[in-house]
Amino acid sequence: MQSKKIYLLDISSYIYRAFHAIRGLASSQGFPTNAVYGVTNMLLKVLRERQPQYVALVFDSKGPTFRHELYADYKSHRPPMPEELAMQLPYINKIIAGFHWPRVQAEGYEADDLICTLAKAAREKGFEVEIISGDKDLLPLVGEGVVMWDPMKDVRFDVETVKEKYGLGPAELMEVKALAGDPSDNIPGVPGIGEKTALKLISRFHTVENLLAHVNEIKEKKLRERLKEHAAQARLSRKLVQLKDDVPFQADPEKLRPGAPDREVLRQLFIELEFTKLIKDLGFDTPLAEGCRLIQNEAELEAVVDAVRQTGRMSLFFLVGEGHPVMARIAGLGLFWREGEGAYIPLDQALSTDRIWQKMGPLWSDAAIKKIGPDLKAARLAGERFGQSLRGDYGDILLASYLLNPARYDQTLENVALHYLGVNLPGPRELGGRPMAAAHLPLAQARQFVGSRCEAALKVWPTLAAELERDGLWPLYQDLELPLLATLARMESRGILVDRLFLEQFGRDLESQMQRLEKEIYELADEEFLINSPQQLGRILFDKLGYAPQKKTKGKTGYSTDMEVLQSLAEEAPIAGKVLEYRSLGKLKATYVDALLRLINPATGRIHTTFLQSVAATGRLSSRDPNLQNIPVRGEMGSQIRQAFVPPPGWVLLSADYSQMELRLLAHFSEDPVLLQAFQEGVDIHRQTAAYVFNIHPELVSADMRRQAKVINFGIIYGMSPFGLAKQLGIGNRLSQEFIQRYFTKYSYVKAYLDGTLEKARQQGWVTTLMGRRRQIPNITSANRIVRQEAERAAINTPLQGSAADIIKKAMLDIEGALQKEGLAAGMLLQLHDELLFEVPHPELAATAALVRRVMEKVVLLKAPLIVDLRSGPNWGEMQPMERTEQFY
DNA sequence: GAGCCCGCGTAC
DNA sequence: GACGTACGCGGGCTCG
Repeated sequence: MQSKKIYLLDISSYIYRAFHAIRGLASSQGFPTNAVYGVTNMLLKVLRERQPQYVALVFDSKGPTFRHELYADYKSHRPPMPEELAMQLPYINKIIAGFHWPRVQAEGYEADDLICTLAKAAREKGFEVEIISGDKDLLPLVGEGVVMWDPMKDVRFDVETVKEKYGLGPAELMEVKALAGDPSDNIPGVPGIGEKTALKLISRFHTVENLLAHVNEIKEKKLRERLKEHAAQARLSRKLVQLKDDVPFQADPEKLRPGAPDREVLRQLFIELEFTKLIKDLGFDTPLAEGCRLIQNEAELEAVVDAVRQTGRMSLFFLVGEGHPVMARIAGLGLFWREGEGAYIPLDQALSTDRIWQKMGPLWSDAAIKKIGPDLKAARLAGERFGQSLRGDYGDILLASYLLNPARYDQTLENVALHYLGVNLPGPRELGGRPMAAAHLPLAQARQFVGSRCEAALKVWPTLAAELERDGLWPLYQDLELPLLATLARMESRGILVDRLFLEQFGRDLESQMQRLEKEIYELADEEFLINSPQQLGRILFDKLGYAPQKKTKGKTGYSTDMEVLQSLAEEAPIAGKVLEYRSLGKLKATYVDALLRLINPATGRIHTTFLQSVAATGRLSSRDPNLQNIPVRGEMGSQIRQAFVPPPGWVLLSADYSQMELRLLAHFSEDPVLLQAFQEGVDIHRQTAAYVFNIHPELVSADMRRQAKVINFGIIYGMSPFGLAKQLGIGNRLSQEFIQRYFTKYSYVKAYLDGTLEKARQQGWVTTLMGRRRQIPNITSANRIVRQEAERAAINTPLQGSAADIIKKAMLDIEGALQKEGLAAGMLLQLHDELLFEVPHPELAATAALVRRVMEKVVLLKAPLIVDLRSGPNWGEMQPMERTEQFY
């Protein structure tokens, strides 16, 4: 039978080690958590890898020890515990309490002595002993049946490995320490004898006492004299390092049995300390979805409807297959009405969808029933597939979490549940399916997948709502983002019409041009290779053809072959120009022709993008599958792609874009009189900036000067450095610095505003936008300059980019309202950050254009007026400016 | 073969 | 290291 094993854990030293080993870890509120984290991690590792049946967490004495009585200066050089560590001790104690492992401590003794005593007692009772420590001072205890393990470094010592490493038996290490002394414990040792000499002496004489008895056998005179002179000190040191194996305390190893860790206590602590990774690693069994019924007949469905009516609220989540909800297969619907009670309703299986919606429909449209979900835009769109419109107050989990802290993590229900509830949501993989393929899970697993999400959403909503309220974000949520959710759903659902035949023909044109270029490139390279592989292209250009590499790629893995490099190479290397052209055509075809064609709704010829409302850290929207916010606009080829986006017959496209919105916001926030005046007078802002930095009359500004000034104006918004500006303009550092200085001399309020923004960010840890949107900038105080400067640029840019986002979002709502009121049929199609695209019945163009401009320009009142430029046309690639026909102010 | 990262390129 | 915010492609690596 295997003998019993006891683990003696040197916890006090680990608290210090963890504190020093992990730097900079803190909660989002700035509370240091490095030591707690390290200790917790270590305990978990012991639990995982040893699953101890007997264990003791051994602590140092709180007060002085017997060694202080022997030697007053013992450990006297130790500084007091750092404040940042002391404040973590209560949490460490809570964590330890949560583990339910026995603690051992004795007044007047160090952990080392207790471990020594316990080890001896345990051996006598037939235990195997494993000391868990990283402290060399405990190595002397290693021996028959006693090993030592350091889980942090994962190093294990038995007698053999100690001998291998030190050339001495474990017990002799204590003698070495006594001779050599130890500054950290303030053990004096013998002056002039260091570890090397001590090792030599002990390997010959084995103990300090024996060495002193035979001191005359030492040949070196100096050493001999030293030993004689300091014999008393050597003996004292020997006493100090001696570990006590007879500490008088109740040390019955049989009683040191761990209890089961309290998962709920640990979970709550981990949530509070934001140890999301540990929660994840633990794989806590999710206490969710257990009360999720599988609905397979009408009676069950009726019971669900009744239950929801009783609580007046439901969380909901559709299991949707691949593709946009307007087209995708919808496998089922989950809902929860209270914690522990919910249902999963498979669609079109035992119950027909008709039957289901006959019963469910009234709940759906009942405005008195609160609707909660991770993504209510998706839920709305899915419901519409069955002719249902989702009414009632919305609690959108991801939107709320996004408003609270847009850049903390990817806004997924998984992350929110982990952060706020400390639970892991099972993914398709955990449920035995293929990753990303939840919609194909068998019923029982689909029930768990959907049910856990519904229950998590229902549980977490009250917390999110309270935090929105606490942070003053409720109006932004309620009056801007939630109504916008509905607007975006309508835009997505409407889709944008695409001229499939045109796009297909363009794809064939691109294909043939690429084939021609490909041949020419292969000839110049004298071999065939993958032009799209930067690696292979680098090899051809720089190794084979011998052109000079200009820069390495970021990861230093190879030569850079980006546009900048190829462009500068193009003069001497004809192949570079052709590669550039090939790449640009390839990009166009793969990303904007082939991908677009794949996403056309075959039933309608329209493309339905998904607008993401909780991704961009500044408050912007983003667009996906396809991304319709980065369709090319520059260049002949780019405009061809846009020509494929068309209105239906009898309609036209109308675009409305804000002119210089971010610069106007800069003027508004900074109240810079020069900038404000420019906008109030409607002058060309880039021309004006050029006149200032080049110090000439505005009418003498050349096209190139204006171009450079434009780069400067944008650079300010992005927080660009003089270096960046120099690089961008292809000028020297000194000159770029001079430009910036002249800029700030003229626009002096701008400088003050930017400095003020940074200062505020440092003070409060976040920046805000016009409508109170908030972005935390935790790295603004980072000690790492690179990291800090990146944070500073985000802090500069976010109020401008984010306020622009606020404004256009509100404009979208107002326009929808105004169109409705005026009885105009125009449909909003796309939002492109500072631009909106509509399809408009041709006869209504003038009225719609006037309305759109009026609403957009007066959506907020800024100190610099908002100006909207309108264009219309028969497709997105051939839009003509529309003259301004009315004055609204 | 799936999933992920890199290098690159498109938009505002 | 040096310009903010996104999405997505092809190549190529890792992992199973």
